[in-house]
Amino acid sequence: MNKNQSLPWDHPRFRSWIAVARACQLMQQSLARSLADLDIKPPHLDILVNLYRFEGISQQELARKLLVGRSNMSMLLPQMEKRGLILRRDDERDKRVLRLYLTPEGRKLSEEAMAIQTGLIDRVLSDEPIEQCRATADSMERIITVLLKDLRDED
Amino acid sequence: MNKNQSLPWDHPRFRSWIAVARACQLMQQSLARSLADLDIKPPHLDILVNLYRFEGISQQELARKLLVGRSNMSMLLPQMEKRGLILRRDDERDKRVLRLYLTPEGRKLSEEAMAIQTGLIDRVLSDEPIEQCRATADSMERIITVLLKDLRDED
DNA sequence: AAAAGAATGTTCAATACTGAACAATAAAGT
DNA sequence: ACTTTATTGTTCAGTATTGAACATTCTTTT
Repeated sequence: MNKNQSLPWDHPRFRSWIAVARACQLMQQSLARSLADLDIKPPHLDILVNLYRFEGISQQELARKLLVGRSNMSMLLPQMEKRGLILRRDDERDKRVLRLYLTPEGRKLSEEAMAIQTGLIDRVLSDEPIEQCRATADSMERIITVLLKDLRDED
Repeated sequence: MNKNQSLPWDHPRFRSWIAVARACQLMQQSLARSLADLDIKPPHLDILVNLYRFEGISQQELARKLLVGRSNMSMLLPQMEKRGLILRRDDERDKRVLRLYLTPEGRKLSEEAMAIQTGLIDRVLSDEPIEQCRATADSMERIITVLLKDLRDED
């Protein structure tokens, strides 16, 4: 196809994205190590953070926010419930849905975990100018919009 | 801990990183769908790209580049070898290591897969100014450096 | 040389995630 | 009212990924 023309690594957007992906992967691994102290993993943190912010959310909504399958939530949430971190209560109006809440213990753990995460992010991004962070965030949010639109169009 | 002080979402670097992570996750999913036509998944693409670029690399080196465990390579590579995409040949000087090469078919598939990936990246990032991409890449590369240094310090 | 230590690749059990099939419930169409 | 269609959560089989234990080979130390 192409032997000496347009190899990906000469392509600025490609190089850029590869760096993004690599940084993400490393950050995820680093986060996983840091969270080990609290005996949770990144997926649990994601759940906790979202319940912290959106109390009473349903499993379905949570799965959508986290970009994972419903079945995933069906595996993780009962675990966390047994551990006393969250509560799943039937919705009165719609008997299909389970609404999710943090227990006091879950809330406390959330705060500790978020402190760890923000600590890590702060440390790793400390050399990046705030303006650059903001610009990157804007950029990423536009990209997210495009990709989410793609997702919807496929159904 | 903190009820009304310094919630993560008020924190610019935190917001920025969350957006990065989310964009990555979506991009990964989108890439996975696009690659389905070629009957490969993102991990296979990562392998192919690295063999394309660094012919004769060892499994260990490959695993390090991809930030995965050696055992992962031990699972995936024999699969790809059976499929006729790669070759694993004993190193003459060091009988422990296996050196990896693309077959012609693997090379062809690599090029097709890279075309798909660059196409996706191009399409999704098309609205981002090239300068922004460059700045983000620089930023991410600095972050990668920090995180890799962390990794080494832990051993 | 011999022994101790380190590196490479493999295996295996444990864990995670997914999509498809399913049961229960709700909403829409007739 | 009745049937059809959609939605929610669960289960399950298939696949992925990991880390630890292991065998082999190389390197360093003694």
